Amino acid sequence: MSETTSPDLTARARLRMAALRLFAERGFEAASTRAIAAEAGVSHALLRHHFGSKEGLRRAVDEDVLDTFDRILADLDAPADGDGLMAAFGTVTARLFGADELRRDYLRRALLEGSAASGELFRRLLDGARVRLDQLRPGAGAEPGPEAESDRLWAPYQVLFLILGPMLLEPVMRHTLDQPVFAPEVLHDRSAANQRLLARGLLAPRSGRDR
Amino acid sequence: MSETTSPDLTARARLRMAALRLFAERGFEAASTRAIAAEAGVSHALLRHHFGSKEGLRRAVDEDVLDTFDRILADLDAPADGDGLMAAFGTVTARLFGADELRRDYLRRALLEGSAASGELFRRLLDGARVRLDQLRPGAGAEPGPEAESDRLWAPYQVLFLILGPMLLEPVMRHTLDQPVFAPEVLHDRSAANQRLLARGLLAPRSGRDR
DNA sequence: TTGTTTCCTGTCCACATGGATAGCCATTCT
DNA sequence: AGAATGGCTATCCATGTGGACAGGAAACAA
Repeated sequence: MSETTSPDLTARARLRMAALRLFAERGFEAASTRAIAAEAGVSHALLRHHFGSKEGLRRAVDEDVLDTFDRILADLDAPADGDGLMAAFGTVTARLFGADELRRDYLRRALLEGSAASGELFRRLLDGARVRLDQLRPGAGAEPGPEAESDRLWAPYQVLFLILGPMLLEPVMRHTLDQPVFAPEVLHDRSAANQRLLARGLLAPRSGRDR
Repeated sequence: MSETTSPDLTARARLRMAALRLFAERGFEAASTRAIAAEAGVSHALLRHHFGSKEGLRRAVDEDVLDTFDRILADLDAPADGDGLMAAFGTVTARLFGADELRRDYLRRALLEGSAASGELFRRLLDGARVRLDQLRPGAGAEPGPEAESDRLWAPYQVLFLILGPMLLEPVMRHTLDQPVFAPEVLHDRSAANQRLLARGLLAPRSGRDR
C-alpha cells in the first residue's frame, strides 16, 4: 500500500527494507509475508523466490542490520587516549542509535529474542568495552584484589547497560521525557551524565570544573 | 499437553498461569489460544468464556504480573538511611528478579512493547529511584549548577539501566557468563559492583577497604 | 530469429488462527 | 422436586497464514 521504499531499487532490496520496517514495527511473527510484499509493492510470491522462506528473509535482514552496526563499530577503532576513551562511549551511542529509529526497533527485538546474530553483536560490544576499559584502568596496581576483579568483570556490562538502556527502554522512556529519547541534544546531555557517572560516581559530584 | 500448572487450581487461574508462561516464552502473537488452553488442560473455548478474548487474557495477565511487581516494590518502602540506600537498589533487583524467570521474560517483553501497564511500572520505578537519590544527594550545595541539574535528571535512569539491564539483556548475556545471569551469587556480586560504581565511578577504584 | 535464464505474478492449498454458537453437566437456589 | 446459574466442551466459521506451483514477461545469449 504505502510502498515507502524508493521504487528505483531492485525488488529484492525493497523487500528487505520493507521487512526491516515491518519486523521492527510489529515483530517477526506479526509481520506477514503479504504485508511485507505489499509494503514493497510486489507479489508475496516474489518473497519466496528471492529469500526461500520467511526465515530466509529474516536472516537476510538480520545480516544487513547487524553488518551495519558492525561497520559502524569498526569505524570507531581509533586509538583513543586519555579521557577520549570516555567520550568514545558517547560517540558509540550516537553513531549506533542516533538516527534510524527503525534499526533501533529492530535491534531491540533482536537482542530481546537472543538470536545468534544479535548474541554475536553483543559479545563484540562487550569485548570492545572491556578493551577500552582495560586501557583506561590504573593497571599499575600490584595485586588485583577481589573488588578490582569483580569490577573488571562487571564494568563492561555496566557501560553497555548505560549505552543500550535507552534503546531498550525507549518505548517506556518516551513517556517520561518531554523530548524524544534520541534527540541529539538529549543524547548529548545523557552521554555527558554517563561520563560523569563513570568518572566519579553519583555520590561525590563535586561541583565546578573538574577534569 | 504438559499441563504444568497445578491441577488443583481453578481453571481460570490455570489459564492465566499458562498464558503467562506462553506469553513469556513465545510472545503474545506467537502464543495461540489453543496452545494456552492445552497447557492449562482445558478447551480453548473456555478461554473466551473467562476472559472474553485473547486481549482480555493479556490484560488479566498484565494486571497479575505488574501487580506482583508493585506489591514487591511497596514492601521496599522502608526508610533507608545512610548507604543502606545503595543496598536498597540491590535488594530491589534481587526481590524483583531473583526468582521467577517467567516473570522476567514477561516483563522484558512488556517493557519492550511499551504497553500502558508496563509504562506505568517504569514510571513508578523511576520515581522511586529519584526519591532515593534525592535523599542521598549532598543537597546542601547552594546553586544547582548545570551539571548537577543534568545529573539529577539522568541519575534515576542510570540506576534503572543498571538494574534492568541484566533482565533486558539476559537472552544475550547468558552466553557471555558461565553462570546463570540471575544466580544468587552472580546477582550479589553484580549488585556490589553497581554500588561501587554509583559510589565512586569506574576510574578511581582505590583498592582496599573503603567505606 | 530462437533458446535460456531470471524476475515476477496469479492462484491454489493445507492449515492454524481467534472467535461464535449450542448445548452438556454440576451446583445452587427456591 | 424444578429452575436457574455458571463452568465447561465440541464444533463450526471466516479469515489469514506460509508455502507450492505453473506460467507470463522481460532481458540476454546464440
